[in-house]
Amino acid sequence: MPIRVYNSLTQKKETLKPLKKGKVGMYVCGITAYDVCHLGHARAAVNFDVIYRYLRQNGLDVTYVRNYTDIDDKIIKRSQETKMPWQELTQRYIAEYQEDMLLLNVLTPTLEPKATDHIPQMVEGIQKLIEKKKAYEANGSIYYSVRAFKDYGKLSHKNIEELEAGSRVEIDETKKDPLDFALWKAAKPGEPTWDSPWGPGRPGWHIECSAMSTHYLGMPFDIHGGGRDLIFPHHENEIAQAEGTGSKKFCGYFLHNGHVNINAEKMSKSLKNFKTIKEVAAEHTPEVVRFFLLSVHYGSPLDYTEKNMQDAKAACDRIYLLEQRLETIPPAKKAGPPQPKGELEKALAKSLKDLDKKFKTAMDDDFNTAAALGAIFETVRLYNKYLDARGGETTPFAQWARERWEAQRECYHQALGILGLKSSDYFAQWKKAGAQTKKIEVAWVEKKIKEREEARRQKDFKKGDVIRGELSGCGVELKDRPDGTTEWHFR
RNA sequence: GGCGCGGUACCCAAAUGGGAAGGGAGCAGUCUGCAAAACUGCGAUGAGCCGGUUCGAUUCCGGCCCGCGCCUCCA
Repeated sequence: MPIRVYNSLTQKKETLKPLKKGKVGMYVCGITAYDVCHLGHARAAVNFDVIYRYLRQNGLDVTYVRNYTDIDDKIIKRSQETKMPWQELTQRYIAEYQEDMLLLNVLTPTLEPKATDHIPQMVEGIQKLIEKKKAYEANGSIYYSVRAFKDYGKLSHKNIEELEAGSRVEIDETKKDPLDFALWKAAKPGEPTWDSPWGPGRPGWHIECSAMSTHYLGMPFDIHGGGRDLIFPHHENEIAQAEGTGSKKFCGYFLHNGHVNINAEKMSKSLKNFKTIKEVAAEHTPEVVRFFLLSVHYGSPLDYTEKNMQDAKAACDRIYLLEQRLETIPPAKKAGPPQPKGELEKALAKSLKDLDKKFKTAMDDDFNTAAALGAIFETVRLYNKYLDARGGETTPFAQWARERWEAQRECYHQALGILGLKSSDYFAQWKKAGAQTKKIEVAWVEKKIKEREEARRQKDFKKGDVIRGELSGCGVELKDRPDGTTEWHFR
């Protein structure tokens, strides 16, 4: 089954055809390392992580490059404000980002190049553009001559005349045309600089990505990704830079993820309406954060609200609660044949069988994680239904079904990066998070539960219920098991 | 103003030219000492509005309204 992707370049869903059989080159714009990252950055990282994972699961040899921008205006500004050398600043936030990625179970890309390690490649690229009359020098800076590139606007589907008409670009006298953008910025006092044929200076923002992507992946390469907000001007300019030097195509498929909104507005640093990855993960657990990010198609906007996070938790709980039930079924010594008997077993066996197909169909269709999760829940319901009816006894079918489910779950885990925890670990994450946000000691809860158990043993149900009420008021939910023990979790 | 994306039940959210998955919330029930969880049942005769194409449209086309994003740094 072919994988189809929505290509921003053509604005259509297309079959993904790798340039080299069995291999995919993918470049995704990473972060500018000058501050901590928020949920919006997490979304981009997680979405492309899923794409990376899924392509690999389909046997493709993916070279995944995700860069770090470690020199730009914001970095310089922040460095001056904080009196921290820019190298130290960027190193610090790259490290923070890597912690965030680890937290969210994002795989490390094949390569994570930094802009400042590729100045020669950028200089070389700029030189070529000058040779091709696509760029010019002005006061030690080099600008791209946008009008010299006839395909300018083909990604963002803008045309130059209209851009100019509605231009909000501030007039810069050194540029020949307001639309032109800097490839190389002449040194200013106190700023980090590199030598170049045009004197000391530093690269513009866009050149690093076309330089690094083509350096590592060649030209053309298969997939270029990033947030929607990068379509213009960043990716548009990358195309101009890469394709301006010749007739070769830059990249076949541009994939863009939607933004994370908060109160129906884009989450962003400048609006100060962001939640950092660490904040959200501490409050809602990394697993649920990731689940939340995958509960919607990657191209659509996603609203961060307390309600939506709770819904995501409830949904995610549902899967881990099933897991908890299944853990009581002893694993089979040998993987016997299913031999389903009765309607429920047959229905479950069929559902398990169909699920792989449904999952694949959903994922093949532009990585539709929302639909894939939907399919999983259909099976979860049938599984619970079967378990309710089964009684406690261990049958070969129950063991077969468990093994089958675990194997499938592992496959979905590989692709999505969620649903891979032991249920006890998942709920332990919640106890930790709940204890923090609700300011309740886990030990205190457990002491209360012991008191209640004692009361119940003495048939003092009234006292037991009082304790439960007390705990419930603190957001602690109890679940009495048949064996007399009590499981608990934060609501 | 230009370009792009979207408007599906109380909320979130998929698919689809033949009449709408899934999750949450709600109500009723089964189970449980009581709960919780789970399960069962109920819930859009209609998909922003209006036209058109079609035997048939939520799905295609056109218009309108509304929201969001980009056009300046941005995942």
